[in-house]
Amino acid sequence: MMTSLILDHFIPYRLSVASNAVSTRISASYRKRFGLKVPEWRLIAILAEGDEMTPLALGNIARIDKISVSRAAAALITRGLVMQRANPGDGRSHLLSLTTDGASLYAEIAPAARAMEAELLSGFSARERAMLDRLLRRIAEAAESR
Amino acid sequence: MMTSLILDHFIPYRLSVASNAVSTRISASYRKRFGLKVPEWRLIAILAEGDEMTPLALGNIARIDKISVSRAAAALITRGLVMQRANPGDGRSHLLSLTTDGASLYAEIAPAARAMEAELLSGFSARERAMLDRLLRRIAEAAESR
DNA sequence: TCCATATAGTTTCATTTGCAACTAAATTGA
DNA sequence: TCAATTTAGTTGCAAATGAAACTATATGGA
Repeated sequence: MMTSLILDHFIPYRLSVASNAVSTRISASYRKRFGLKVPEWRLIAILAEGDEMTPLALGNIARIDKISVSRAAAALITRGLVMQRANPGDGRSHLLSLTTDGASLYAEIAPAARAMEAELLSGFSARERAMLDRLLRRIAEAAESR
Repeated sequence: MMTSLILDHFIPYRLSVASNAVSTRISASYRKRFGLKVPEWRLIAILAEGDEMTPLALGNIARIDKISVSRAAAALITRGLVMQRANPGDGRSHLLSLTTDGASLYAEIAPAARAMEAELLSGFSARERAMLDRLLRRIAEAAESR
């Protein structure tokens, strides 16, 4: 196919195209199979492996703004996948954690997510995967600084 | 900062974080300095270097769906940056091209875009840039196939 | 102490986006 | 040739997103 000379090697463009393609594919799968949106899946993944935590902490780790955290958490609580209790240290916030339902959903999704990633990266060597991971990390850092 | 063990090396997540960070930064700049949204900027870039073309062709090159192409083109026409004429080969579509105003805007934006990219990638060697470009291309291709 | 300011989280509202329906023209094939 | 189907592009409507205002609590001086 014809391409744009200028855009073609423009990294922000390449990044956007790659991210959209991957995200379209994967988020459709989360959605169809588990009824989860991406931010919801991220919260579950983080809560699954860690302790209970506040929406703020969750947002910092998941790189999701507080509005989206609030909405995702509300949806998960409604579905009975997440629960909250008062935060003894700060009356403005609360502590979120997975319910047993949430934990078992996670036990289902995690392998599916890994399988999707494996399929996506099937043509990549271990070195290439590690390289991609590192480069993405560095460019995100560069974009976030300043 | 603390991170999620599971998400942390999950490529779709890394990709999304990197793309969002870069896109937030760059699109804010397009917007503030030139009043352009990302799809508008892409159309201008493609039209600037090529011939007049249909919305369909433009969308294929820019990787933008036809609805967004339609809206972006309408906005650019309203601003007098793009013009259209009937497509002699197909009465359903039309041919889009830059006006002189559009071309001079492009002449301003292009160096700014290159400068932003250069700044973003200032910590990367030529090899690393090329590698990132290639890996992103391959992963997008993998995600789009099937 | 208590007022001013800052922070956590939610809600409201405006904008953006995306799907589905629509119009109009082109193509296919009986 | 002309009806049925497909394709290009636009529009209307509904869902998603983001900014700003708002509530409630916490913090940091005078």
